[in-house]
Amino acid sequence: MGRDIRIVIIEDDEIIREGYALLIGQSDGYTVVRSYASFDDAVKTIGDDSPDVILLDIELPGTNGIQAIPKLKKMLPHAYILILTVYESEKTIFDALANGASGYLTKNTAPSKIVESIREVKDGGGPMSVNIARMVIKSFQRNQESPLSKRETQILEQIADGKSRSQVAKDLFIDLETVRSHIKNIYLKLDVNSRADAIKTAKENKLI
Amino acid sequence: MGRDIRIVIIEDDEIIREGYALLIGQSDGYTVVRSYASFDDAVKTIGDDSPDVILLDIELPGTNGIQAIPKLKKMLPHAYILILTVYESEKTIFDALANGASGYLTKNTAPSKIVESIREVKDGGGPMSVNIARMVIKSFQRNQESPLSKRETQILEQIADGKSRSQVAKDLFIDLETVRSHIKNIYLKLDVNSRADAIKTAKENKLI
DNA sequence: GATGAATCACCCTTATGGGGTGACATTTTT
DNA sequence: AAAAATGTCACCCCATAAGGGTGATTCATC
Repeated sequence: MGRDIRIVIIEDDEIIREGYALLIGQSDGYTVVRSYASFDDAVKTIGDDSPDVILLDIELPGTNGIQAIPKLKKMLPHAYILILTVYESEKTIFDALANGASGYLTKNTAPSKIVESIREVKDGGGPMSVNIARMVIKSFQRNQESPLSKRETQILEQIADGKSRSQVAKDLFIDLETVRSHIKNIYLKLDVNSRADAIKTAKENKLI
Repeated sequence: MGRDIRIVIIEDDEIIREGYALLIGQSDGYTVVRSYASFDDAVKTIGDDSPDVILLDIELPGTNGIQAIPKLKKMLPHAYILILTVYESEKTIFDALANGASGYLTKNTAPSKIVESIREVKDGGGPMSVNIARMVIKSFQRNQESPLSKRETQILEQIADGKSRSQVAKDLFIDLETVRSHIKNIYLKLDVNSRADAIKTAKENKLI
């Protein structure tokens, strides 16, 4: 076996912080190097902790968890960041993942699952709480009852990729006028009259 | 306790199919209603099976798993579809999820985890194999070393939303000429000379 | 004190976008 | 069998948008 997984905890609630430290520290193969009450607090010395995994809360005094992620990634490019929070809003979750978090757990997660997730993220996995995983998967899903036909959807996708009518026409081997015709129908169906509005409406309704 | 979870299996390899049926059928609270060797085979009678969860393979004779998903969703809107396959290519995974799959397991998944995932998907979760979850999370992550400045990224995002220069200018409360200037810099940095190419390059490199 | 970022200005030409209206053949649905 | 939708193309119109070139200013940050 290799050496212990080195863990740093950033969490403002002392009770929770110490609880996690104890829980994880007791587990075989895990070492809690240090724990901090905020990112602003951690920033000075976390570079010396060389953690493998950082357990990060979102609601923190000063720099919040979301803002902290890219800064931590810059300081410790090889550390995995695992979010541990009560926040379950879509925006928070997607912002955290976009910023570089490698996993997202809610605080009702069972202790054994937390410990397991630390190993999992270290091994290249992407641990998520059940409800988070559901939201993540849902974000991929298209609307099954689109008002647009397949061809219209395909053309709107290309429009959303920034292509001009003539580019779309070339790529689909159809006439420029045909593309125009499709776009007009798309506008009619979506009740819009510009590319920007069509893309906006389509994305809001998961048509593309 | 409620009634058993009703499961249908669609899998072309007989050994595997029977293996799953046996494994799941033995578990308390689970009933394997029926199993099929292909979607084309299932399509005639699956409507009568009223499954809660459909275990679906990707590589199938005739209609493949990806194509089958929307058809199954149309026939059985309330059934959850759980993919169980050896395929791990990004495109396959994202296509499956976009088409309406609620979970994605690879075939090396431990039997106990499969049984657990069926319950999880039924309870509104989004079960994924460890490596799948990692790919899904990675798809959200932005490139941390973007050549673009924050403002440039912001403007390129709006361009990718189909907005014209003047719309962007209005929305950001800056002059049309300033937007132009930013776009020119974006084109320079990305080495492109059109909106479409800028968006393409930016998406490929996860800059937006 | 140099570099990058963000702001704005004015030159130029061609391509693009959107509105309107209609036709015709092929699917799909009813 | 009839009706509806889909996919294809045509020609009218005009205002605006896109992209290339070049340069300047202010403000941070390093």
